Amino acid sequence: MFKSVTLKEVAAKAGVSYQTVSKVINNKAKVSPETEKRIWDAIAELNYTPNYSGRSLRQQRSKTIGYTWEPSPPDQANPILDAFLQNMFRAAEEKGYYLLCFPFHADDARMLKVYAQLYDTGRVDGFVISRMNYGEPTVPYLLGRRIPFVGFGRLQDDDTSFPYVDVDGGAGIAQAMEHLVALGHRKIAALAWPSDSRVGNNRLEGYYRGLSKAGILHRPSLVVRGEGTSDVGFEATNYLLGLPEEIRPTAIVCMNDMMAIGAMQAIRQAGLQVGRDIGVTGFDDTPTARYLTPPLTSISQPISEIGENLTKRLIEFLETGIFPEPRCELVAPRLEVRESTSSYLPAGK
Amino acid sequence: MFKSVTLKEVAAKAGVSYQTVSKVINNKAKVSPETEKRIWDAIAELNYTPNYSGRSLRQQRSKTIGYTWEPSPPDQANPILDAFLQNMFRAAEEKGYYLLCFPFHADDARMLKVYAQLYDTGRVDGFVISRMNYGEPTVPYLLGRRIPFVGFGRLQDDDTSFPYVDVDGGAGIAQAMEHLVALGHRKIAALAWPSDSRVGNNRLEGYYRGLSKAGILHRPSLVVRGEGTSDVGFEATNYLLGLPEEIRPTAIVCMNDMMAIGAMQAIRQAGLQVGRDIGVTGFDDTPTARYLTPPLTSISQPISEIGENLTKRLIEFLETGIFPEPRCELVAPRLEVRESTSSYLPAGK
DNA sequence: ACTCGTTAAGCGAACGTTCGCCCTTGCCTA
DNA sequence: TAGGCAAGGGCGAACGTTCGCTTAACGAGT
Repeated sequence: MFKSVTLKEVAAKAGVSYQTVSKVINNKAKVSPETEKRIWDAIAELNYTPNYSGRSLRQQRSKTIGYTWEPSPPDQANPILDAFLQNMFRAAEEKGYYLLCFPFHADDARMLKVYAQLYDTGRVDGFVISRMNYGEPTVPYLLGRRIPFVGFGRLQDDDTSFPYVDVDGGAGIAQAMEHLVALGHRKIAALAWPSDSRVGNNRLEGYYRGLSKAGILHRPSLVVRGEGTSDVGFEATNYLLGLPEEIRPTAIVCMNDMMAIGAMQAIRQAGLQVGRDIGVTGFDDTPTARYLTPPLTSISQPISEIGENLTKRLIEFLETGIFPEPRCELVAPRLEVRESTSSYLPAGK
Repeated sequence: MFKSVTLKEVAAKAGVSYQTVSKVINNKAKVSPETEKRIWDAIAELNYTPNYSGRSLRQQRSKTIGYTWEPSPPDQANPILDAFLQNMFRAAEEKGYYLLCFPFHADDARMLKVYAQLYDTGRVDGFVISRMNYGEPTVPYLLGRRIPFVGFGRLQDDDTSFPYVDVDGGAGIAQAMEHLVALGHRKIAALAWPSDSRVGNNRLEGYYRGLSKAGILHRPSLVVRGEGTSDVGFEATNYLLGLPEEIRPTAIVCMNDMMAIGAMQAIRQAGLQVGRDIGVTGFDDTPTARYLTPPLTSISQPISEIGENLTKRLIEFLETGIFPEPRCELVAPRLEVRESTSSYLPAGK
């Protein structure tokens, strides 16, 4: 910070007191039109910009929102990060807010300390948090300290203890199931996540819902659980392909695209053709999905709207003290149908 | 901001003046060990955290770095964003700095206004900029206003007018060329970017260097230019495959992974096998690359080191007023060899 | 002619720091 | 014994705002 025009200089030029200039800027002023014009002219001429620290010291608010997220492993891009961030700070800027990004720490205690630090020093007015595991300590901590925040995701299906926006993963998978059933599939397997994943369970629930809606009875051997990686997808699919023919699945619903990628590899290696012989669906609609061979049917989340929505709600709260209704919102994802399912030839043999 | 413990409260508890507390915290103090202990105890007991606005108002610095970037199109993930950001704010935090992210605007004038605003209000002390097109107005603007910044990338090959770190794209492509030549390729094509792309030209230069090093003479028809999309890659490859056999390429070097993906599709559609019949290389080593069929040989950039490096250099400047040498740094990318080249069978017929 | 209300603008204070200078005390040295 | 110096700590001021209260001037109503 080299130069810096202050209120006083503007005031001197306009021939008024500096407090009056302040009033004009925040239009809380009863000022004659002529003086007001003089002041605005002086502001323009000197190219005055209100000092952020001064302002925020006086107002006791930083007009800044904090956000951190868990870094994705090097072999896996975060498919939503860019859009999510962009939409958050775009929405924030409209209200004069900005987004402060800070490091993620795997150690919970350390992470909480960072949250506390950022808030207690007054660097941020509130947070957006997107990490929602079962034992996640951040939510109760912020809640307990009455630190404002909104969540991308929830901790329990029927959670109402804090404001959030979440994707209805179950509804997404249910859509995929409906699609598969319509194509004629009856033996549908699921590649699921470990049962300690809330998001995973939520999505899997859509699988069960899809089965019962189609009147298909559930076979436990058709649900395989594991980490959401392509390796797990690969192994699990090999297992499924080795099942006796009468229960061997003709379609595999995966809880994310990575598993679907692994599944596709396994199917191909078994000499079968993805899509035509066995349908595969993913979840996330990673940009990669459409470039796979064949292009992968997947479920895409309305990230942009969520980012904007969350930000606006948080700011609304910061300014007024009340969260706009509904406090908790569930948005539906959309099924993107591609060749990995659409090219199915039932009873191919 | 609800509660807020101040210096004065700490001072009252420790029985000293509040300025003394400040001195102890910034350890500029000549204080007896006992008083110092009393002060630290009081700080711990009250859980005091220095107020950010007060501090930054007094010191006239925000300890904040600004960063914006061009959003990537929805069908394309930004492969480096996550790692780049993470490493930037991790490095920043170590020095007590944070990263402020703000919206990108395609309109240059508007974008510059945002830069100016952020700096003039004192919200940030400096910037990291990563958008480096030929006509890029940001660099000269910041330079002219003497606003501190570092660049990820440069505007000209021999640029020294501002501090930056850049990837030596030419060296990367040259590595790929060497690899292909070693496999026995002699007819090597390049899918290049429009000639108004500095980054593209820099990379392409590595292609020419590779050719001449191997003593292969350059055929203009083997260099096809276009946007770095898979569609362009697809079309361009179809054209290449239609060339008369004596000049038809046995390997295609692409300036990014997207083009390589398109190239692979075209090759496959032509009934040829990627890797065995025609080698393909990409650039960026997107996480996708290893999951393609076959896995794509690509060039990976050391993003983490760059993010950390840039941040440290900028902060160093902000604190001392001098940029650490060397002001401009070029880092070499690394070739990741995968099946899209390694399975080549020369003279397959 | 006196009060009253309105309009236009000024003034002091406060937000929480840090900075530089000054004061006091005690001790050492010439 | 006067002078000096170092250690330990206090004090006023300033950074740039905004907030709430006061003041001055003026016209209208009784």
